[in-house]
Amino acid sequence: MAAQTDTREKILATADRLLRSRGFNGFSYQDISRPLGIRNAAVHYHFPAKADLAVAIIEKFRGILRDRTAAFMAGHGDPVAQLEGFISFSTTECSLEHTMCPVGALSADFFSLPEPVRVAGRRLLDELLTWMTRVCTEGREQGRFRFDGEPAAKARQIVATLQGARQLARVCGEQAMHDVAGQIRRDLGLDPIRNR
Amino acid sequence: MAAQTDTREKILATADRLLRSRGFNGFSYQDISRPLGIRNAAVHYHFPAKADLAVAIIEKFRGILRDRTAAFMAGHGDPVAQLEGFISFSTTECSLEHTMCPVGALSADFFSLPEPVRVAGRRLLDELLTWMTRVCTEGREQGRFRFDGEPAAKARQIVATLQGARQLARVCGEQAMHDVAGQIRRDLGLDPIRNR
DNA sequence: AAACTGACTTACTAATAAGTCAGTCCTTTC
DNA sequence: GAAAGGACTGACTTATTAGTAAGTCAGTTT
Repeated sequence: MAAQTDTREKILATADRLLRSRGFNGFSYQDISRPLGIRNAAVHYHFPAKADLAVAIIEKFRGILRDRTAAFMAGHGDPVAQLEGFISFSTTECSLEHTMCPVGALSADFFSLPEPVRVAGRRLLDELLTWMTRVCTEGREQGRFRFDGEPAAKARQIVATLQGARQLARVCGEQAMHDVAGQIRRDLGLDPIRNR
Repeated sequence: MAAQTDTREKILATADRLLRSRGFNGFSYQDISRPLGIRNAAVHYHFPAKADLAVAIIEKFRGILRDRTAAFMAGHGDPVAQLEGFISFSTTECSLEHTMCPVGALSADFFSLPEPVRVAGRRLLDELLTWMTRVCTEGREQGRFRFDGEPAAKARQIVATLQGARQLARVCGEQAMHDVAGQIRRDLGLDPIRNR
């Protein structure tokens, strides 16, 4: 049973890497089964359709994100630390082997995706934006962030920027990611020392 | 001869829309030939491989971009007008029917792309970043833009932000694009009246 | 009039795609 | 030790993929 659950997790991990580095239409069941030494049908056993696989990946990511942001949503977070945590998450963990976050990976293929995948993607993004909006609101209220305009717009901008930077970095090199992260900090009036 | 050239242009236009709305792996030769009422092989006649099609689309876009930025690169451009022009291009023309710019469309699929396509994508992005860096440099020198840090980093950030916003807007609605564009202006100290 | 060219079509291939299903192995439970 | 169920495998199907080879045919050149 341990070994069997293992297979499911291995499939999920492999598909996660593939989806987030090549997009939804850029990998096949074979790309998952072959390196794991299992059959195509085994993947279908755990995830009947490709959409199920994508939804599971998105939901898992949403769980990870939720864990990370829980402290802040519970009201005990320092906005600067939260933002730094998210930037760090975006630039390192979330970017292993040049992968993107699931939203970034799916948004290019978005209009060719099965409906349930689109719904899951929207859910993830909404949750992320809600959280980021709160970080921006409280960050400014507490005098830690400096920006004009609505917190919701600033939040969208930060998320868009990190997503775009992740993709730019795939094309023109990793330094772009760090440059952009530094610039986000500068714009908010934070000390940009972390700019690698 | 006019009608024949027409076919090639129609193929290019159709493929352009498909590539930029569904990604490189999200459309097939059939998706091009069927609506045009021609055969698959006719597409192959004009563009032997799918990579040739993608490269042609990127190069065409690069030409459009070059036309738009030529005045500035020649030294007769107002930085604010140039930036506004690019933002407007990004939010409207370049976004018709929820399409992305080719770099955005390709970056998600990037590591599954044929080498020539990757090279063309890099070329387009480099050119765009070079131009945007100059706009940022001169904009600040002329006291029109307000930002800290290197112009090259600011340029990367602006391009990343617009690309990310375009993709976010596909997932969570067009308003995100306008919110983000407004925020870019505010961060630069520009009057954000154009925020739709 | 003959040869040639550009722009196709018809008819194909080999590979790969997602997905199905009957059967088998292994473990746990009664 | 028999039954049951979860976790697969083997052997498919059907559809689609990018790409090719050979032929057609109107128009242009020689």
